[in-house]
Amino acid sequence: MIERNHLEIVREVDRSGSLTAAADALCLTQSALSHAMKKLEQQLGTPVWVREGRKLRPTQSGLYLLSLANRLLPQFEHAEELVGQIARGQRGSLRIGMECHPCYQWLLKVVGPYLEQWPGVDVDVKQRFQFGGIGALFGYDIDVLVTPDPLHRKGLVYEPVFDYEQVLVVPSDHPLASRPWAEPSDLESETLITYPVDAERLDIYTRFLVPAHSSPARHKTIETTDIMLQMVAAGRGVSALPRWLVEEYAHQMPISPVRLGREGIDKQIFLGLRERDVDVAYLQSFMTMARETTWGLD
Amino acid sequence: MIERNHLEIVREVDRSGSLTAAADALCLTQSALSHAMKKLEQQLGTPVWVREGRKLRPTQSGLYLLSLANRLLPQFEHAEELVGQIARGQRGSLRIGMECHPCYQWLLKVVGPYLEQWPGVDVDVKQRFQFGGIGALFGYDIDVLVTPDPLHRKGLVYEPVFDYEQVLVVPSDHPLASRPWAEPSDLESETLITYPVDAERLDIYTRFLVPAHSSPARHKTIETTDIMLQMVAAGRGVSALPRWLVEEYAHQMPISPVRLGREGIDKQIFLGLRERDVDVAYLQSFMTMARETTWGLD
DNA sequence: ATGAATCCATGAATTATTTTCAAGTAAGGC
DNA sequence: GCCTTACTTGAAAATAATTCATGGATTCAT
Repeated sequence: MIERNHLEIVREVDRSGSLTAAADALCLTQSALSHAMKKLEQQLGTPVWVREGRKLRPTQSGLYLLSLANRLLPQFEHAEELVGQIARGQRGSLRIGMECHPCYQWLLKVVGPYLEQWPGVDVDVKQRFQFGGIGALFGYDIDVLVTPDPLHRKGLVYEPVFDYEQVLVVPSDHPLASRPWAEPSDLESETLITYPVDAERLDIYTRFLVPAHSSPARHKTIETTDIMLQMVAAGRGVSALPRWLVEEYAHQMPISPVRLGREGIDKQIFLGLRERDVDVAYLQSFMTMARETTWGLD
Repeated sequence: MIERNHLEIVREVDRSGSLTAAADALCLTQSALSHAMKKLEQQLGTPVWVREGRKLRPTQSGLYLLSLANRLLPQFEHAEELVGQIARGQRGSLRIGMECHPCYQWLLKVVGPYLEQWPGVDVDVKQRFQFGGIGALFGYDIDVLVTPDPLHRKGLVYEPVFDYEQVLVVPSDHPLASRPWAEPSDLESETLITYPVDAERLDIYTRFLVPAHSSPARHKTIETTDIMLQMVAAGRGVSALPRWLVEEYAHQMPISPVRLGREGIDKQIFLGLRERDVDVAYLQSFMTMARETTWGLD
C-alpha cells in the first residue's frame, strides 16, 4: 500500500517544492509522480496534497506521510549501506570457538589489533560447545574454531596458524628444573594439574604418559591458567603447557619449563572455518593476523 | 532497492519457516517470492539466506533485514491505520482561533466533552494572528475561527453557534446596578476596562458610546477576564461582557450586569471554517457540540 | 488585458516489473 | 529406492509503472 517510492516522492516534493522539481530530482517525469501519488491517494482514501493554484499544500495525511518518510527512508538507506558492508566482508560477527585452553592467552594478543582494523566486526569467544567445536561450526554457533585437532569434514577448511612445544612446568627449585628433559617415570611421584577436559585430549597423556604405561601420582583439574601456574609455583604440582606461555609467566613467578621426553612434544594449532566463508574478507584477515601474531611468540 | 515487499517476505519466511508457507500467507506463489528475493540478493550483492538442504538459513544480511523488517513494517502498518483515521475524519488537528476574548470561558466548556469523544483529535487554541483570523484560516494556521464578525470570503463558511447579550458589568453596590438599563452618558464619569483590542472591535464603543457621541472618563485594558472582573468588583471601573459570563462570576464576587441601552446589545458568535473542510467528521462534530453546549448558557 | 510560462492532471501507448506456470533439482523420510 | 517436500529457473502472462502528448489553470510580465 504505502511503498518506499511514495515516501521518496513525498520527501522530495517537500524538499524541492513542486512535483516537477521532485520529478527531476528523482529522474522521473512529472507525470509518473502524479500518477503514482494519485493511485496512493485513491488507496488511502484521502488526498496527500491539496492543489492550491499551482502549488501543492500537504494535507494532514500528507504531513504525516512526510514525517513517516523522514523517519523511515534514512533507515532504508542505512540498511543498504550496512548490508553493502556485510556483502564486502567489512562487517559481520566473528565468534571464535576455542578447543585449546592455553590458546586463550594467545588469542588476546590477536584480537586487540584485529578489532582496531575491523571496526565493523563484532568479536565473541566461546569455550563450551554442546556438540564439540566442529558441531558448533556447522551449527553456526561459531565462525572460527581454534583447535589442535583439525578433524577433517566436508565443508570445513583448516589452516595451521602456529607451532609450539608443549612442555612440563615445574617449580624453579624442583629437581627436574635443571634436567634437559623429563621422562614419564619422573611424574609417577608428582601431582599433575591439567584443564578439566578428557584425558584423550591431553597430549601429556596421549603422547607421553600412556605410550610409556606411566601415570602421575595424583591428577587435579583447574579451569584457569593463572591459578594453575600459581599452584605449580607453590610446589603443589606440575603441569603441561605451551613453552611460550610458560616463558611469559616465568618472569613473574618461580616456574621453569622442562622438555617432555628427549624429542619434546611439538604441537600445532589450527584455525578451522566453514568452506563457504573462506572468501569473507574479515575472516581471511583474521587468519592472516593470527598467523602473523604468532611470529612474536616463536 | 530494498522495498517494503522484500521486508514483508523476510518477516513472513521467518515466521512460517519456509518460502512455501510464506508464499501461502502472502497470497503469492512460492516462485514469486523466490524471484523477488533472488533479484534483491543480486542487487545487494549478498545472499539473504543460504540454502541448507531444503531449509533456508538467514545470513548476516538476512538477519539484519529481518530486524529491519520487524522495525519498519509495523510503522508502515501503523501509518496506514492512522491515515485511514484521518481519511475518515476521526483524527486530525483542530486549531481553534479566537477573535472573541470572553468566548474563551465558553470554549473551555465545549472542549472538555469534545476531547473525550474524539481521542484522535489534537486541540489547540490560538489567540493572536498576524493577518487576522481570516488570514489564519486561509493560511492554515487554524482550522476553526471563533468570531463575532462573520466576514464573508470565498472558500469560507460560517455558522452561528450562540447568541448572547453584551451587558455592562458594575460593582454590586454601584448606583447603576439597580437601574433597568444604562445610558451612554452614565459612563462619562466611569473608568471603562476592556480587552486590549481596537476600539472598532468593541461593541460598547461601536454600538453604544460612539452613536451617542459619548465616551468614558478613562479607558484601561486588561488581558484576562478574571483580573478584569476583580477590578470591577473592587470598584476600579466598569466593563462590558456577555451576560452569561457575568452571571457565572456573580456567584463568586460582588458584580452585577446592567443592560446597555433600552434595547440591549445582542451579539452572535460564529464559527468559521474553510469550505473544503465542512465534510470533515471531527470538525462537523465540533460545530454541533459547540451549538449544543450553548443551550446550557442561555 | 493579453500572452508566455509554469505547474499539475489525464488518457493512451509503451515499457518494465511482477507473478504465474511448468519443469527441473536436491534433500529428507519411509 | 521411491515418494514427498522445498527451492530454482526460464518462459509466458498479467500487472504495474513510466512516458508521451495534451489540456486546463494560475501566475507573471508586458
